[in-house]
Amino acid sequence: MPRYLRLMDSLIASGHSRVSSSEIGEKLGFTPSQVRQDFSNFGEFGQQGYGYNVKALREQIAGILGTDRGYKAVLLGVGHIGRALMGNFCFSEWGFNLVHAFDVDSTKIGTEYRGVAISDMKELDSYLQSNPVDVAVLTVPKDVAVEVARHLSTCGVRAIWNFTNVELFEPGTDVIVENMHFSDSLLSLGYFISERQDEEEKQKK
Amino acid sequence: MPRYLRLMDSLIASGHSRVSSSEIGEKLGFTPSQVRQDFSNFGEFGQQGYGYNVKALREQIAGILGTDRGYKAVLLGVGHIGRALMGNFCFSEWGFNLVHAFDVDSTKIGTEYRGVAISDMKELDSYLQSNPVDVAVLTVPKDVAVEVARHLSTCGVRAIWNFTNVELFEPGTDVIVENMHFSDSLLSLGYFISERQDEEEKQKK
DNA sequence: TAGATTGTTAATCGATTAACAATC
DNA sequence: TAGATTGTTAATCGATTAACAATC
Repeated sequence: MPRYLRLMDSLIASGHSRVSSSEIGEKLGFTPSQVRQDFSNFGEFGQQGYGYNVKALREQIAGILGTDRGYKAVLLGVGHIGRALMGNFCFSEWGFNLVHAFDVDSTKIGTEYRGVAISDMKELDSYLQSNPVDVAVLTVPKDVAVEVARHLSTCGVRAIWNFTNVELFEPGTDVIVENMHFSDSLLSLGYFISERQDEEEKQKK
Repeated sequence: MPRYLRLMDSLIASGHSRVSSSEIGEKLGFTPSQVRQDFSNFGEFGQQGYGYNVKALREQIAGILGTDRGYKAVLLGVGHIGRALMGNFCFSEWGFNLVHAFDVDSTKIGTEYRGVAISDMKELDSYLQSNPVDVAVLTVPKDVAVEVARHLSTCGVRAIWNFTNVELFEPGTDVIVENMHFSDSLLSLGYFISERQDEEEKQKK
């Protein structure tokens, strides 16, 4: 679904107003059938003989994905990745609102970065009590990841967006964990490369 | 598979030497059947009545994922995310070797960061000709992403690790693209939260 | 030997694809 | 009306799960 949204945005940018399931499928590597079925799960967005209206479809998808929900988020750990997110990632575009950041480094505490205030990690609890948030963005160092995550799960946070490359908990906990494991992605990449290599060698024979 | 690898590492760290498919499944949210089938695709790593030897299994998985392949990589765009990767991400741990970085900013060109030299983006072509690499890590700003990626696909790069949150090409190109789309992940997170909310409201009734 | 747990085969389930009537 | 393309139903495929014989 997010990929559809991104495609619609790029189609809008390039001035297309109309698109068929076959065109979408071709761009994204799906079959036309799959595209139509994906959409028809949520309603009837197209028109026979015409296709889909790009702008209307974009709004439908955005609605399904809930890009207007305004969930609140705090960020824990203003290191490289933390700053990368604070600086270059547009939370609001995706329905989130980054309201505060926390760190343990005294040179960062009390400052703000790109309009987001940075407080002492020690104040996290009291902050969350008066300002409940939905999501914690976990960009702390690897070695404190589990500890901080455990703590978070007792603070009423609904979900953790995990950038630490650490496997967080056994399932069963009621906190949602969404992982951004760079290493997983890179390993897949390596796997694809070696697969491709194998194919090429076969073809030579 | 990467998740199995991470789990093995954490089991080794906590001193476990033996593990059963049920234990693995429980930790990772799979059924024991699935775990056994995943492994048996690649060989027989376990022993009836005993389970799996954690260290041996770790090495098998590492071998399957190819964490020792030593693929070469260059990084394009030494911004926040670029530096986050150069500084905190251990490429070598996952079988990759980050050999060089490129940027357009003259204050960065000629310097190095965490032992990786940064050159002018203009020199990319000539560099690649004398030093062929397997992977390009794409951490450039959104608006030049497509352009740079197009260019890369003509330079003999096998794969692109894409951090730009932009949909790169139509399938059919022979360059492998592995996406690290932060927004996709965050949208999924939002979707899970709202799903959870719906469930909770149903239970109230 | 008895208990445990694998590897594998068979059964189930869901997701993808193909086909086609509906209709713009 | 003819052509195009949807939404949906049926067929196919693959992946997950369950079951169980093999065996440590």
